[in-house]
Amino acid sequence: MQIVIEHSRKDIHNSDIPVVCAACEARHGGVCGTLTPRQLTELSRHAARRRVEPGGEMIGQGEAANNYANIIRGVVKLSKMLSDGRQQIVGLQFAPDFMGRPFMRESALSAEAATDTDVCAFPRAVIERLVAEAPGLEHRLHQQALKELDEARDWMLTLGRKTAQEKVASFLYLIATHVDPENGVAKEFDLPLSRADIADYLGLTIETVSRQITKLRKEGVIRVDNSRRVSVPDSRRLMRHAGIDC
Amino acid sequence: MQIVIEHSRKDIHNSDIPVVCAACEARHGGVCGTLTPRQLTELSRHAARRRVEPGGEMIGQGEAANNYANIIRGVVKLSKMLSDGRQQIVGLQFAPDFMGRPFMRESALSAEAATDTDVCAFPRAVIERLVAEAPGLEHRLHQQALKELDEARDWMLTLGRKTAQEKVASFLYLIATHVDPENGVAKEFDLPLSRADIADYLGLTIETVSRQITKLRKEGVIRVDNSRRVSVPDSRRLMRHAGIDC
DNA sequence: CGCGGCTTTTGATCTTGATCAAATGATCGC
DNA sequence: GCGATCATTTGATCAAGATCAAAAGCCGCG
Repeated sequence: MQIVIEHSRKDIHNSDIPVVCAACEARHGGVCGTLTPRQLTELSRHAARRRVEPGGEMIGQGEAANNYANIIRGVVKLSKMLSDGRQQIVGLQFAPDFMGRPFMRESALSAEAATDTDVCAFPRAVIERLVAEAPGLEHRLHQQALKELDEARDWMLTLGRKTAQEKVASFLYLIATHVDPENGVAKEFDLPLSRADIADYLGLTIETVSRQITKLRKEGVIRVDNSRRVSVPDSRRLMRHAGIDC
Repeated sequence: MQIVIEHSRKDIHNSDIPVVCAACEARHGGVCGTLTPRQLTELSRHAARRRVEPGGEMIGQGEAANNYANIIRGVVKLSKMLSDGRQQIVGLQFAPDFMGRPFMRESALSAEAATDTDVCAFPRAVIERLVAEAPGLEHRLHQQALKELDEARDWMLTLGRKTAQEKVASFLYLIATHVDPENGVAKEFDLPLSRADIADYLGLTIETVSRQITKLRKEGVIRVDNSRRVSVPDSRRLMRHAGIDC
């Protein structure tokens, strides 16, 4: 009994938590939040911080996925490719999302950094061992899978039924709501994706994306400082252009 | 100790399993497979078989989702709608899939029977109670969520980057591989969806779907006996038309 | 500064799939 | 079996977005 109390006190004072973790931005948001100090130590012993440059491939389609990771900073594109090179981005992961595929040996997607990205990576065996002993961890992973499923289905509606204009507005709205998720819709932000990436996310061509951005700018829905920096004076108006009822 | 042995013997002989469950086609495939006889009894006391006709709405977009269900027979469409009526089917569920959204009070989708469908429905409170006590159950639900996520992402590639021809071929291939999942690709089958539904699944119009089916028929990739019944002499050829490398 | 290699924008034209319209085919009640 | 109704196919035209082409910006670097 005394040991239990001792443990919980240590948890509160963080004295048992590995130094790297105590300072980690994803400490509470990622998978780590549900772990005990003991488990966190176990995980951190096999974990490694890595920095990835924009365009850096983290895992290729069809490759063995032996690593899992928490995104500490940056945006990662998940994409699928047809044999003739046509590409579709099927998901964007923002910090502090967890990346990786529990209980599956090979990836059907490729993951590539869109921006400068920091991840905390660890081998699949470790996370699977922890899942077996920590009941809350699988719940956390399950919740993230459901969140990603919702996002994927929202995007299917965008891909299948929206016009080019609505698609581009939907993308801008998505970014505005994700750059700083705590603070609602950002008024001004940098696009983490190039025009080519945006096109691959929206199922359009670069030219169409560019034209629609120009159109939104001319209509005063957005302001474009340079090709990456965008401001949104009225997020409601952007939503309406995105076909989102508000 | 004796009690445990007694229980496992009863399980083997099914004597503790509710009559409805013992005869249930989804007994092993759905959520039920991981439950103990005791839990199965608990679940079945609150469960009700329901038959739903094609077009019957099971849960509307934005409604409270107070029921969960196993699909015993049939195909269910999950769809999303824009405020102006444009619709996108974002998933098809085949028996013995589990339907419902753990830990979320309201549905962002509507679920509607595509064919004659039998479900075994039970209140959300019961399943959530069982999840808390049966560790294997959440794992099963997690696996299904990941499977649906994979399917959603595959379909995003189809929606965003494939031609109308490839989309229709992809749909036919999907159905061929799902009508009788045990036996690989079916050579002949009934389409569970109308042309309008297929269009809503593929992000196309009814007319385009019809024209592409006609085209595939004229090219000898498929045979069409009546509008619902299709045969596929060479599944590899269908795959190639679907843009799937094989 | 000015050059070479990028990404992005803009322009002209073409193609795919949408739209509008009508004919054909299936199904059901009577 | 016979209309009525609904689903599907087929046809003619249109338009959104793709494609092809070139110009304009935007660096980093000598």
